Amino acid sequence: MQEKYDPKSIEPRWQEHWAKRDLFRAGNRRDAPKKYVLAMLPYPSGEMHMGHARVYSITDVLARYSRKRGFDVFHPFGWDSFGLPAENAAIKEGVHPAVRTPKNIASFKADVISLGISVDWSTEISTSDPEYYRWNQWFFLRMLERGLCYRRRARVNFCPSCNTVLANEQVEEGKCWRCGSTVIEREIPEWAFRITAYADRLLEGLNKIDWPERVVAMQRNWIGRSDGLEIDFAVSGRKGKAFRVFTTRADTIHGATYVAAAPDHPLVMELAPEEKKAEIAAFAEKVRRAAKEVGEGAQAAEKEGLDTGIRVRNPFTKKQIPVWVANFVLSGYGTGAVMSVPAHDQRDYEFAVKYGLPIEWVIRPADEDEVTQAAARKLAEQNKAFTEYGFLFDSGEFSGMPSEQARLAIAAEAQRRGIGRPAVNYHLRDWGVSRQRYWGTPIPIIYCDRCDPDHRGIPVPDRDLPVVLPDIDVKEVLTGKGEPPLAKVASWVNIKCPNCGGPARREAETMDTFVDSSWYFARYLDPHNDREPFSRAQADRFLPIDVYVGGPEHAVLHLLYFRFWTMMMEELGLCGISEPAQKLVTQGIVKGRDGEKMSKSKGNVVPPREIIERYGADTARLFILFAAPAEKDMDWSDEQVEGQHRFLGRVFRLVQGALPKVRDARAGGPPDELRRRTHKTILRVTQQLERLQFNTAISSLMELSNAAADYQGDPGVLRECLEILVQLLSPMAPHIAEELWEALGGKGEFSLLQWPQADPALVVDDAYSIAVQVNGKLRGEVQVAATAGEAEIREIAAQDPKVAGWLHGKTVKKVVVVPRRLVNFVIAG
RNA sequence: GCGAGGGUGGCGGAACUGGCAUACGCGCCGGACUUAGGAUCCGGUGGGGAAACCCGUGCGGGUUCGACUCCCGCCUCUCGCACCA
Repeated sequence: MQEKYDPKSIEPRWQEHWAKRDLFRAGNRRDAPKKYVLAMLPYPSGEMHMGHARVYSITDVLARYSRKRGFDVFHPFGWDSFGLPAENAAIKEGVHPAVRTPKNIASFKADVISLGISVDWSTEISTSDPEYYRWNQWFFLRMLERGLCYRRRARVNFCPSCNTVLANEQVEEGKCWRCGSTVIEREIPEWAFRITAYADRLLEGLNKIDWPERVVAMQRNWIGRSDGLEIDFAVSGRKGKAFRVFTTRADTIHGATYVAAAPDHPLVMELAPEEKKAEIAAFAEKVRRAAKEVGEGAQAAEKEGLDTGIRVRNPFTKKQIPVWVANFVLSGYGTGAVMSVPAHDQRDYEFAVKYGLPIEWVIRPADEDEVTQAAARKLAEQNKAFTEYGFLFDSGEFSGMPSEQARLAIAAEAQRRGIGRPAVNYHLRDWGVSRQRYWGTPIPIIYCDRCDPDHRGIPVPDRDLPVVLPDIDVKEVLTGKGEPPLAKVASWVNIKCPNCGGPARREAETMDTFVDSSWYFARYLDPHNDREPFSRAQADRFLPIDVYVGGPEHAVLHLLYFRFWTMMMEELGLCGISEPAQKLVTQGIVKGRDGEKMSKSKGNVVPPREIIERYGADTARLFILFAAPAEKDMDWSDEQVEGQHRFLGRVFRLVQGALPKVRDARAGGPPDELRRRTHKTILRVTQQLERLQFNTAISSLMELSNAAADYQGDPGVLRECLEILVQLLSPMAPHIAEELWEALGGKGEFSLLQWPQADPALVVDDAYSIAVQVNGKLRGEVQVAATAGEAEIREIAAQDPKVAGWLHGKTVKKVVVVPRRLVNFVIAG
């Protein structure tokens, strides 16, 4: 054993040992239950940052702990190696992504290894490898066959700086999620996945998985299912024409005093009086421009609108009401038109007030007695709509009904009259996957003018997969401007049509890289399979992921696509699960010394490399795990890092100092206090690791180590304590644990050695110290035998001199005895 | 506005299903060893008070023998969504 704790020599030694023996390969324990622990796929930047270190520290503790608990643990690793950063770097520096990426991977991988993460590297994958992305193409074709993938002309979000289309989810407050440029709108054809077909399944699945409430709520919100009624408002004087609106509040229909349509609603221009058309067109243009500026989804400006001159009839009141166009009505949601009920919708209310449109009150709160327009108008004095459910009035035959009931009754009536039908809307949109970039999966489609004149797209036959990215001259092709880069590679784009043999062109666009990360977790199971994405047998053995760890920033992007993809794979018969990850852990962000999120732009990053270099991987891991609970944000603290390093130093010296005494001792001995504490610590740490409470697990180990340092008794007891301490520490600080285990002369392959078990006889005490309260205030503490009954405990407590003083001369009204906890005397006065 | 999660010493944070608030670590104070110590070890450390004691988990109420924990009403912070009809 070394004299001094020197992680620099200890850590590489054990890392080599693990690699040489291939100890972390999954599948070696076929008869054991499996455990699939996974960290989210990283983009391979050249250096691992603290956020990564945090994720991997967490998954590694779980992996190492589970291995010792006898599980067949699968803890794979890979690279999200396609994507914009590599391509942008290529544009800037002229280095081909295919050249740079492997270097970055090698460097990042070295960091992961130096952190001591116990990965099964035999299944490592890179998404930019044709061996991987050919299956993206395969999935694309399968979805095409099933109508889950289709070509659409869509108004899309376009980032002028990245020169690419963005998915809805990639637009944040009108800005590109990646570069922050203002997103503009463009209409171009694109390929899309019909994720909306799975909206309800995605919603229902949320009930069966153990994910943070926050993420579940975000997904629910994002899917945004809304149940309502579509109803037609017939256009006056134009037989057969009607504005169809969507509403969730059919009960308020008698209060609908106008219809508001999106400015680009097709019926508006068709039906508006000639003299209005120019004005309407101008308004629509203005709204479109404003939308671009503010960005879709951002806080809208003042509500604005314009009377179109069109008149429709409220199907229930039969009154003639105007149709307005309004900037707050979205053409992409519902029917693109709404019935406006200013009395009972805040938005409609504001609009009505601004433009002097009538406000008809038809719902009153349950507790109001008078069923009059005047009484309800009191609400108007508060200057807001009454948007809650209540009771109907001035609503014909429906008056008096509660809202819930009226909704259904009015819907039924509308249906009977053939002017309405139940409808469901979702906020969720289909997933546009076309990207005008080079560094991604080529879309396996061919366009042929002769046999496919409409350019609907001819699928590349399976036998021709993969469609491999052509090698390119970076400077010529990756200019960051103009048409998609692949379109410039004539030798690649121009091919023969697989149908007619005539001249044809390949689809020059590539897939969104979120495709790559949607199913990688399954490819890990069978990464070199060239007949199918992965084998069913492997899927049945290892899926789903038991614990999935990553940042909460992926709550609606990756984590929704990945669930969708799994459902699709289940339908294809590739796996028997519909949810990819049973448990999700979203770890908090790591803040820098300044309390701000670590980021290059703020210049406050502390690279893990630096910490590992200076203190070793074990210290880095321990600090990361100790500083805060896994799900919470954590603050960087140089002092705390030192503290963890000191702790490891103390443990090292503890074992070193004890060695002469314990070397020849046999673990065990009398059931003294240290021995009991040791066994209780096994229970505690085990429970804490099961609950992912790494910070308290470490503090329990500190307590045990402190107790061991003070111990002067039996060498066998001390030996057992040290062995167990080292075992319990090993998932968190594996290198020093190996080293100390070796020093103690421990036998066996340590990282596969069984987790210690507490001796039940040693975890129950024969005497307890319990608190004594008088009227709920702590007044003393007494020792009580474990066998003592309530009466005896009460007696002992009352005799405690301090307590006796408080009880003297008082009447004890009541005594509460909580075994093992406390005694409370309730006295009068 | 809607949704989720927080508010406990100087700091990070403990406290299982209501039962000794502040475990563990950091920092700070004092001491030991030392030429020296930013190494290591020992002791102390919520506030007030000489003490007995009193007060203390964002604020105000409530339930209870007993509340950081449960209930009601607020304040405040962080994150996400936000004209979704």
